[in-house]
Parts: sequence; structure tokens; C-alpha cells
Amino acid sequence: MINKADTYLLENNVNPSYQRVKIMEYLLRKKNHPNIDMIFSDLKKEMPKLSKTTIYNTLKLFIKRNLVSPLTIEDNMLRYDADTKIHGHFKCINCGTITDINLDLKNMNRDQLLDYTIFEHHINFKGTCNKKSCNK
Amino acid sequence: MINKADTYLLENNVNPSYQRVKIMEYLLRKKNHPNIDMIFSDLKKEMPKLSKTTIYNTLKLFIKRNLVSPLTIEDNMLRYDADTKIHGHFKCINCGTITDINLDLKNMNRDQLLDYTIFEHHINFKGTCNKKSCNK
DNA sequence: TTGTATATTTGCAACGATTACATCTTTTAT
DNA sequence: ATAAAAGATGTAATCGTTGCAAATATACAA
Repeated sequence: MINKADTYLLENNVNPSYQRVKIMEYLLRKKNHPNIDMIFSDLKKEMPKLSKTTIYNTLKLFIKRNLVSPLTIEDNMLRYDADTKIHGHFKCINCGTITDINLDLKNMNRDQLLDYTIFEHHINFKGTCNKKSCNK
Repeated sequence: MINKADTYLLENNVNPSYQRVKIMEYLLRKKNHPNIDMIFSDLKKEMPKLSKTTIYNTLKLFIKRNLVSPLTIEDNMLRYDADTKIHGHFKCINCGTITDINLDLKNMNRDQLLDYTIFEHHINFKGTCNKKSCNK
């Protein structure tokens, strides 16, 4: 767990401006794979002048520096994950919950991938979660 | 390989209208994971009255009937794949090529997934393909 | 400190993939 | 033949995202 967002940004060649630090702190604190609107409406409370464009720009920069992974589990919007270790996601189409899935890709047949240099992994599953808390 | 699109649709409880058969035939013939515009511009040549809305509606129906898998490898648009067997995709960010990746998920650590009923698998990789034909 | 170049943020307009919806056409059933 | 149902079409609207120019903040040289 990284708790000093500013030094974390510095270590990764990102100038730690006020907005960038706040956005990174938010992503490290929240683990619920937020989308832009969630980040915006939450941070807006303490940063009234925050612009949505800033969030888009900042996340694009974080992705380029490999500090954040974009999550393509929704058809119409991106979500963001500060956990850049390789892992999968499951989305319940009933309750909408998105769960992290630990993966052991080592045993996966990846011979074909040896020819490629991989920057992004997207391993997503959709279905139903059969939990009591799931409101069908 | 399925070559009789109309019977294939009938077997899956899809009324084989002219447009639906043509779209299914196209998807079975093409293996390049087309997006809506590719399907539209190609089929428009032989079907001048074809509407893009029809393609959207038809693909949505095919997906519901599990005849087509939506491919979420692009940020801003869906692609479509008539191969509904579980497999992965690799997209080269230089030349844009999308390659099928055979996967052996059996050996993957999927204990956590036992709690879930999975309808959709999305396993995508992005990177560079290091091929001679790749125009960097 | 002062002025100036650079980096960053902001707000608004534009874009584009997708969807909503009303109308038109085709098919089915009686 | 006629009515009802299903399917296709065209256009307008939606909405996540990006482009861009102006405003603000930061860094740096004189």
C-alpha cells in the first residue's frame, strides 16, 4: 500500500501538482474501480474548481506512466484501477458489483503471446454473483 | 464452420429475415472482428437500403442469443466476433491488427469464479507485435 | 524581485458511437 | 383480403470523451 502519493508520483516522473496528488490519493484509497463521474463528484466536494477535463488528462497521464490501469468492463465508459498488478475482474449484471479476481496466468497457454510485447492485460468476466446481497 | 446462416439462425430461435441472414453470413465469412462501420459499408454495396440501426439491433439480438460475442478491445467502439468459443485477443497498438489467442483457461486459478455464473469472457491484450508487416 | 517561458488547469464546444423513437415495410394469421 | 405482429429504416437525441483556447500556476533567468 502506497500512502505518500506525491513521492509516488515523483518516483514515476510525474510532476506532483495539487490535482494530480489528490486524484492519485483518491484512487489509492478507493478500491471500487471508479469511473470519471465518481472521481469528479467525490473530489469536487473538497476541490470546487476541479474540472472534469483535468481528471481525463490526469488519468491519461497515469495510464501512460503505468500508475493506473483502465478497466474496459463497461460498454459505455472506462473505469480506473490503481492496482496495476495483473488481475482480472468480474462484473455482476444484476447488482453491478465489480470484484477483483486473482489470476495465475503462468499456467495459461500463452505460447502465442511470446511474439508480442504486452502493455495491457484486460481479463474480465460478466455474469451473476448469486450472493444474498445481490438485488436481482 | 457454419455455412447455412439461415438454418443456424433458426436453430437458435432467431427469425431469419433477409437482413439478419446477410449480417450473419458476413460475420461468419469475415474473421477480422469488424466494427459496425465495417459491416455497414461492406453490406451497403449489395443492400443499398440497409440501415445502421438495423445492424445495431441485429447484433444486439445475436449477442443475446449467444451467436456473437462483443469485443471490447477498443476504447470507443465495439467489435463483433461470430466465434463464441472462449478465446482471447491481442491488439497491436502500432498496426492495429487484432489477432485471436487460443487460451487454455482450465489451468487458470479460477477458484474465485466458482461462486459466479459467467456469461461473458473478455480476455484482451494490447501491445506491439514486432512483425515485419507492422508499420510502426 | 521582476519578467518571461513553461507547465498545468479550466470551461466550453465539438465529436462520434450508440440508442430512442416514430414511421414505413414486410410477414403472418385468420 | 384484411388485420395484427414483426422487422427495418431514418432521424434526433444522448452521453462519454476529446480538442482547443484562455486562464492560472510554477520554474527559472537576469
